Amino acid sequence: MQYPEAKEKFLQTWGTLGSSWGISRTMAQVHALLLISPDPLSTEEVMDELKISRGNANMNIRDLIDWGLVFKELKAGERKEFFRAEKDIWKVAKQIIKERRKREIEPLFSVLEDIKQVEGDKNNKKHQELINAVTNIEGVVEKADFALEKAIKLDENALVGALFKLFK
Amino acid sequence: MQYPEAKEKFLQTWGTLGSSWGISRTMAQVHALLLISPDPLSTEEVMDELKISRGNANMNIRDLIDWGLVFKELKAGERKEFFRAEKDIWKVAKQIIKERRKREIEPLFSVLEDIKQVEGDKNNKKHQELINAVTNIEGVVEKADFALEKAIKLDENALVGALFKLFK
DNA sequence: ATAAACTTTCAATTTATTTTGAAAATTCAA
DNA sequence: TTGAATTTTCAAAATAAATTGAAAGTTTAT
Repeated sequence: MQYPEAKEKFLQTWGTLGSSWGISRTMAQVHALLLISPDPLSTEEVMDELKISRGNANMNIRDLIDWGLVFKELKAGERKEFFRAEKDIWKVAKQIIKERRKREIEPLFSVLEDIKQVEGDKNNKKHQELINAVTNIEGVVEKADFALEKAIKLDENALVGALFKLFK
Repeated sequence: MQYPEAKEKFLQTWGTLGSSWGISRTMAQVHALLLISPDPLSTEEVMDELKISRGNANMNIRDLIDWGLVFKELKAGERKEFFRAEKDIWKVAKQIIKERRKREIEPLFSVLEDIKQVEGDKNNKKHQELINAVTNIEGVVEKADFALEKAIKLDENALVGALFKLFK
């Protein structure tokens, strides 16, 4: 396999992975492209490489910036903006965890707390089962949240080392 | 808030959460419905509750069974099938992790290994950056995979207890 | 064997999501 | 200022994903 095919395969794979985790295929591909670019790319270069429109490229780059995975780069003497991705994959993973925690876990909790306030007959089986489910979910999410919060505070190798000792 | 509204909110919330994690909204809602049902439900009951067609209900129930989250239940004297969901949310979480590991991590590895075999000039910056990205991803995924594998072998409380000691 | 009860399949349709491209807005050098 | 370069927006179009419903398939009681 030569470089162009390998690159294509990588863009494909990252795009597919993204979409099975609720991230749009194109956004994941823009990210993949920046991940393997030695130098920052302009919007035009992203458009050309991925054969996407200007609007699409712009929106996905902005979203990646909002996710904290891509950064704007200034280039001396150039008017246009360039973009580079964080290349340290552990940092990327931590950042994604951090963002998803913020975007999803907090709102989820608030809705679940809300649902638990359901009024009515506490002895009704349906009520009980609903409250039971919501309470259980809160418990698991709370613990997962705790674990992830700790995990992102540790270095990659320290984390794995600690886990290894723990589970040996 | 009365029961019907609380239930609706729960189905909504679980559906939305699912779709932001790459699981179809309806599949997540069928799961949510079974999670809060004191008794197993038939396909008809699922259709009625969620206002979906027979084909849709059938397919999503099958998928949930494939994911190991829902089970077929036989009811004495009844011809039709009933379905119940695993109610222990920690077991649900473990099962989802187990399935995603199997469905995604293994195939991902095999593609990444493939890409690393790219032929050509090892000193070319683009080659290097591609191989670097792929190698780094493999490293992080390998470690996450290890951690998850261990995590699903432990009891919920044991896991959190151990983590707590570890990070105190 | 028959037929009613029930489940599965899948082409056609509907709905949701993504993408485009051109206009509007912004930035900046002269 | 002006206007060229660049970025952003967003309604319309294209594409992808989910859904329907009816026909085909299967199971089971008689």
